[in-house]
Amino acid sequence: MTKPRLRFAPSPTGYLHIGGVRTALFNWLWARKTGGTFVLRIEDTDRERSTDASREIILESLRWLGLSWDEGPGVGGAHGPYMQTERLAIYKEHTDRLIASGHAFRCYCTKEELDAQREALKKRDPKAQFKYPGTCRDRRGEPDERHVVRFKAPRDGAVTYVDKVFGEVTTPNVENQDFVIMRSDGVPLYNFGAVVDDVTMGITLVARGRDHMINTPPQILLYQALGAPVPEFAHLPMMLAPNGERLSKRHGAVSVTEYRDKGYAPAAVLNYLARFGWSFGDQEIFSRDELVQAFSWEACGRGDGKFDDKKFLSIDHEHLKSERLLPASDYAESVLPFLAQRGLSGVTKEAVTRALYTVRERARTFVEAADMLDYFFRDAPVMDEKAQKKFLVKDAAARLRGLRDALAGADEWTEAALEARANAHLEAAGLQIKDVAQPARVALTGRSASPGLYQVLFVLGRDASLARLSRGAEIADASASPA
RNA sequence: GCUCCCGUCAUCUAGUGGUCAGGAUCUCCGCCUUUCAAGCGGAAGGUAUCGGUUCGAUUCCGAUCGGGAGUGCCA
Repeated sequence: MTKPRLRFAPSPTGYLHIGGVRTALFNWLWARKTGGTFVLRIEDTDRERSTDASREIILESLRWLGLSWDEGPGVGGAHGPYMQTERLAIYKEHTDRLIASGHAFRCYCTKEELDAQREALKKRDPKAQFKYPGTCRDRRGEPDERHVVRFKAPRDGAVTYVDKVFGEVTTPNVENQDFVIMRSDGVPLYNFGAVVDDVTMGITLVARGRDHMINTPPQILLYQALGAPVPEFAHLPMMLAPNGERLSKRHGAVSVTEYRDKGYAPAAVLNYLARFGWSFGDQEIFSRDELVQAFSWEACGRGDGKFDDKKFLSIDHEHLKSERLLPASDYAESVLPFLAQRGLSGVTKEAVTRALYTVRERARTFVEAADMLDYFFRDAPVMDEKAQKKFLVKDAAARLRGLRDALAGADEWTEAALEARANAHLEAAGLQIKDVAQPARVALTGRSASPGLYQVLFVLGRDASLARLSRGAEIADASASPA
């Protein structure tokens, strides 16, 4: 069996949509699993909306996710160019072939004429479906006047194909229209450009969203007319917004870059997207490699689904918790930019790595991690006003000083030693841990919620810890007396 | 209207002609605990409806209802 060739073919008309990522992912997974080739092609034939900037955003997003392409922009390949607007000569050639073989014809009807007819019909019968009347279909002369090229679509028979996800699909040809394949300016339309590219790029499996399922029969007709082998098809169920509508910016974050900025781990993004419309028994959490291993088209579902932000978040949390899925070193690296955003740009990766274990179970995103790590890297913690008011009160001062003095005498600054030291002191002083824990926590971290006290003390180190306890005591002294 | 596609807890899903219909997220309760998490234990929650086939249907078939895609010189 020859190795499959798959492709992802986004239009550079905006950011990379999360649904697009899922399509790219499934193609990529199959290519990687089978040792096949993953081609990236840019479908920029909509010149009104396509921009270089959005093409770059798409490439950057795919790189961030680790969805590497074997052929395409930036890496080249034997089937280039990989931008449709650079392939115009190829489409022209194929158009000529179709005309020569009688599968296509020049049509001189103007858009205005056709629109007028469409409108007129709508007026007469609002429910009727307008169809190109075939004006130029059997025309004899083909002058070099402005024209489009239409496909001479068969009206009898049917197109049947076996979808790798949906199974056998049959569509009768009776309703076919002689659809336009080439605009009057020589730029191909989607169905034609995609087919010509897939043929000339040797694509063997076309996997895309279910919204393209409607395009498959006419495309198969095109393959046949071109005398090209018809590839396999796999359609993926739609990912809809929570309310069942098409997922768009109206429903919150839908571009990958937004999730990157929210501090999601790329592998977690892939994990969530993979489990959407695909399953592997009861397993929910996968590394990138595990996805490659486990993926199959047979295990893809057919029903559309609704995007769930909560579940997405929890998948990200699972990844951040797991050393296996996200080694501390990579984690630390990823948190750095988010610390920098908080004005903590001098922090080293090593320092973050040392402190990381304190937030590992808690942070759901890198943004949260940066927030939870924040106080380790400041000279003094940023005091939460409410926490300070509640816990750094008058009678906390003495307790903080007592704890400070007890800890100051510790021979070694380890969690166990500190805990033992503190316990001994508390017992001697007739206090309970709860009497000092919250004031100490606020003094050390500026917050009422934090990792375990001894973890915080340990990571902070002796000098910083003692200084913060002292400072906390001063703040407590200065606090207004309880009314 | 027509063509095509879909329908298991709120959500993502597993599964089977006979199961207590399983897991995960969310929610709720409890345990643990110096806080917040994490962890552990428990609860609630589903086969869209109606017919048929069958000894037996969530599973097979049909209809209905519901949802989606398209009906462009957009992709």
